[in-house]
Amino acid sequence: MRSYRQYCAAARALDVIGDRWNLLIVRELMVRGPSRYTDLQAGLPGIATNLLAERLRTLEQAGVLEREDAPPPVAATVFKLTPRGQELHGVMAELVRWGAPLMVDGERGDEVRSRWFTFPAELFLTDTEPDKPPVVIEVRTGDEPITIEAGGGKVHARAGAAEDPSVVLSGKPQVVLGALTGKLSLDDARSHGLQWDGDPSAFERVQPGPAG
Amino acid sequence: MRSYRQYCAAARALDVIGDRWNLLIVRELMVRGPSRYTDLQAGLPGIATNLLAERLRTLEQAGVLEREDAPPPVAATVFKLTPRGQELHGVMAELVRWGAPLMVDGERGDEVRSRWFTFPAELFLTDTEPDKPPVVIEVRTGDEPITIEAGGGKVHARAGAAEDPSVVLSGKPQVVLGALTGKLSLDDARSHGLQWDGDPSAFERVQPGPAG
DNA sequence: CAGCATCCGCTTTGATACTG
DNA sequence: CAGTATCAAAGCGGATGCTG
Repeated sequence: MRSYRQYCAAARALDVIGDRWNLLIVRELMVRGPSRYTDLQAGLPGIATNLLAERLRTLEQAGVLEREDAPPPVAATVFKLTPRGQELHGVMAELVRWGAPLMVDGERGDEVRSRWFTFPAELFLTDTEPDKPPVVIEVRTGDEPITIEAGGGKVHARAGAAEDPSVVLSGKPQVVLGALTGKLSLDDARSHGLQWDGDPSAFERVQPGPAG
Repeated sequence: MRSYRQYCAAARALDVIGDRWNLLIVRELMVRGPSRYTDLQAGLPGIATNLLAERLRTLEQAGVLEREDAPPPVAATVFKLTPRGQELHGVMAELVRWGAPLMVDGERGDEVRSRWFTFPAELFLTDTEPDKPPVVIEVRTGDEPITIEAGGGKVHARAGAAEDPSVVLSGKPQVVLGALTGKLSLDDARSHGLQWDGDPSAFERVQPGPAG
């Protein structure tokens, strides 16, 4: 992109990451970890392949990510965030926080990758009872299951199924998000197609209290 | 801009504020407060007037800002952030934090508006001695003076000269920033043209300690 | 003068096809 | 798998003109 040519920290940051797709590429590398080109492409529906290639090049030059040519037998190129790139976590988090209210009106034909929900899950959920034994929530929505683990005062979310979940939640993305964050009561959510198998009290465990 | 069409909070946020110039328009409204069109233009060097007009329209529709037609005799339109727009403060702050390291190599011919420095000033400075009487630092660099006030554990920065400054700092933007944030010792800064009038211990008062 | 709209040349993006 | 090549369409920047 063309530089803003302004001696301002925000403008200089946008000179690097303000280009279209750039922050979503960073998002993918954050929710997937080191990734191959084709996996990035799959997680960025709508991007043109020439753009992805060009953006990866410029983000590499800017020191945000780096490529690693894995040796045989893997023989694949792997893209990963540099420490400097990982420092964008705060920017991503604030962006997700601000964008979350825009999710309430549902998918409206948008593409869905359930990994994208690991970010809001970690941001909006808390372990309200740190001293109780951990709970594991498997969420089945979108393209693949994700797992939320709460224990010891921390909440961690990742892609993939759980080994021994306390409860398995399934339904449409919008409804699942509503139920998880407590915006939707379990009764309301069930009337919108939400299903669960196991102990639903695990949801309350991670929902933020009246303090926010 | 064209929507990313992804059911992801970050993508939906970028659908609203990801367009070129949008976040800098928000920056201007944050550092200037409610502003007229021409003042926005002056604070956004490089923007084409048709783009500013179009962006103001779409940001208004998105609920980020609103326009107020001041009655005669002022007879000017004033643009201001809505509460929803002010919620972008966290995004701006993280962006400035991430972009700050990109400021160390100097202005390189970029445009400068000293108001832009109020953001990093509030973010990177702290009142290290909350119980002492307040200090006021007037900073003269770029196009107009800005004032930093520290007291009671808080640091506030604003555009404009100070009434009764503890110290007046002047020099090139890069050097002033370095001296303020403690990256440059006063001796080093002076050798790069920094000048001050008054009690330089006010700088130490606001510089973050070894804890960060 | 404040707040735009119009026009025009250039750059960026998006879609698709193709390749080592 | 990891891109490059091509080309039409959209977006941007700069200049200028218009209106209350």
